[in-house]
Amino acid sequence: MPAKSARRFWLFKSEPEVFSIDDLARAPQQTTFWDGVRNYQARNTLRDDVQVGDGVLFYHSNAEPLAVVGTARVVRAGYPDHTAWDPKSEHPDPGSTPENPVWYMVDIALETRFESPVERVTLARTKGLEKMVLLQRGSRLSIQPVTPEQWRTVLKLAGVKELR
DNA sequence: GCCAACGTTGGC
DNA sequence: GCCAACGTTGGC
Repeated sequence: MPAKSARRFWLFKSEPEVFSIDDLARAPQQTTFWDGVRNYQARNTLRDDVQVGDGVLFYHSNAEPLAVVGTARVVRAGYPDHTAWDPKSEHPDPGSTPENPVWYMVDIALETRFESPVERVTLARTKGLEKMVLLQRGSRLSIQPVTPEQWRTVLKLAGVKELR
């Protein structure tokens, strides 16, 4: 039996025009499946690394302002993204089937919606966040690892008390 | 297996 | 709207 692994932290990007933190707040049980990831590196993270209980920074990309707008908690670990074999979905992929799923997703539940979003420009000038994947030049990864220190720093910037 | 062309992401 | 960075595709 493997030892219970420590809680990990992630950053999920979403374009608010497509799915915003307000959409998550309005969803049943404030929970959603995180579908539509069509990048292999991000897929591997969702399939292999993201575990129930992990913390998620919810980031608005292609938006004004660019910002971390809240946190969510993983409530279901990686499982096949069934929207891939739905031709009517936003991200169909005929290469993925129920028998041989290619793409994966997780379920997340809203934890905290920041009263004031932590803007990207703030992150960029905050000491200790230099190594954030988000801030690396050319970074396009939509599912990114966040260190415990980075997690704490962002929550502090948001004025949120430490979450368990 | 290489790599040029092309498409997408996403900040600016 | 621009375009740099990156991922994918497909000819060879």
